[in-house]
Amino acid sequence: MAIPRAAKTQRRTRIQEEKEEQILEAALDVFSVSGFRGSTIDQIAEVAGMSKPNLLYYFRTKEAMHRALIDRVLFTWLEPLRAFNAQGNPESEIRGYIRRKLEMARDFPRESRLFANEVLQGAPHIEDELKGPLKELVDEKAAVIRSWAKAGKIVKCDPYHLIFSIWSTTQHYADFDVQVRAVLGQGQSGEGRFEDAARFLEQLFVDGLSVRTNQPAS
Amino acid sequence: MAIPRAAKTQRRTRIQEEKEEQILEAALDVFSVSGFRGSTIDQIAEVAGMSKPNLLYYFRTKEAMHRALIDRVLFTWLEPLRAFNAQGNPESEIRGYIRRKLEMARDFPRESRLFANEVLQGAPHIEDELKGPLKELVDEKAAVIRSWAKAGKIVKCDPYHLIFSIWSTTQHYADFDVQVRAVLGQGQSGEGRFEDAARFLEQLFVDGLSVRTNQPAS
DNA sequence: TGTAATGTTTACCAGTCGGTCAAATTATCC
DNA sequence: GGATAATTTGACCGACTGGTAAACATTACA
Repeated sequence: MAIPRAAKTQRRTRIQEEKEEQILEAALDVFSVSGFRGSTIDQIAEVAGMSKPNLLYYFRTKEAMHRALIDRVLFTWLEPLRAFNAQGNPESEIRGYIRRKLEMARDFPRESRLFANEVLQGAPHIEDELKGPLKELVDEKAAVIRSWAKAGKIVKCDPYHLIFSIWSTTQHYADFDVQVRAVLGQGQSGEGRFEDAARFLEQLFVDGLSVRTNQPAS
Repeated sequence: MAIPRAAKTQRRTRIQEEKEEQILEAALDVFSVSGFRGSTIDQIAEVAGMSKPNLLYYFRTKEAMHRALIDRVLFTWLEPLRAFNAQGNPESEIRGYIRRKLEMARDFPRESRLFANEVLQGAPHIEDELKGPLKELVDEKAAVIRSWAKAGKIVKCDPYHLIFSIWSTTQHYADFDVQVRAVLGQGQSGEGRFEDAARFLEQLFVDGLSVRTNQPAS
């Protein structure tokens, strides 16, 4: 008599590790394009190269798959913001944060779109994460930015909207990739485009936030 | 014998005008939240307060509804960029563009999300619009911005990425509204939040783009 | 007011959806 | 190698999907 579900076993077998990996990889492919409602288990099963009941052997429901995916991706996704260092130099910290976020948009566009789809559709599955861990992390980093502004190291500005603007400008290149490509044309794609975006954004934020020498902060 | 479909008639009746309006309004509600694949005709019919076959009397297919909606919304959506004036003063033009885009994000969030959903999912229904009218308009305005930079009126920067960054930062407040609200907390919503965002973005872009007096452009 | 055109609804269809079941197959371990 | 647990599959289910047919109701207009 088989144990009802893989999840019930104490130790995960090699096969379980492999298949769950395989499934989540396929699920990321599908969910990131079509969102939760727009995706079907059949699609994911086909991408994963296994039958639907087999897939449902590892994840009981579509929701369970989606949740496992979100949980796995969320931690990594917040890494750049977590790396934001209060002791560091404001200009290089902001520059570094932009670059790391931009690299993630380039290297993990599916992860970005997964969240974008979810938030766009009202975040029905990740509301708790947004109001909990995410908000706490942002609050913490916002305090850092505010202290920099108070100390005259950067111009006075709303730290929350600063963070929003860095999120939106960088993730734009993952989430709206089709549009960006349509507007820029075939000409330059890939690395060239990435460097242009990085140069522009660093210029925008560094110049836009530095204290102007002809209008001293003090 | 009834004429097959309303679309076939030469003159639109009063009822047609009203019902089509009613349907597109409901369709905007639904499509903007769930995207094309994730939305169902039944949902739209319920929101519109009419039976599914009645709805299908005015729009033959789900696709037709979606297309009609996109066509109607696209023109309005590009209005702020079209208003961008080559003869105007660079600073006030950019400031005005940001404010208009932000107003649209506030007043027409559903329209913003409709496009966001569509582009995010690979723009399967609006690829032509992106590569055609949109690209042309952006090319035109990019040329204006480039001429300003050449004339030393603003700092030298990539005009395309400038436009992308204004799009992303402003539309963020419509598309990622749930996240913005979760992070900012209940405290200030509505008008206060809007003014904070406007102040921050105008500061960011105006200071970030102005030619620094201690590093003259010439 | 009559009648033809327009508008609305009920009942229905075939295909797809998320998910179950039991039987068959494969891996594991003594 | 055999018993036992883990894995995989085909057949299937009821609910929902986009869309149709045809009868019925309403409107516009001569």
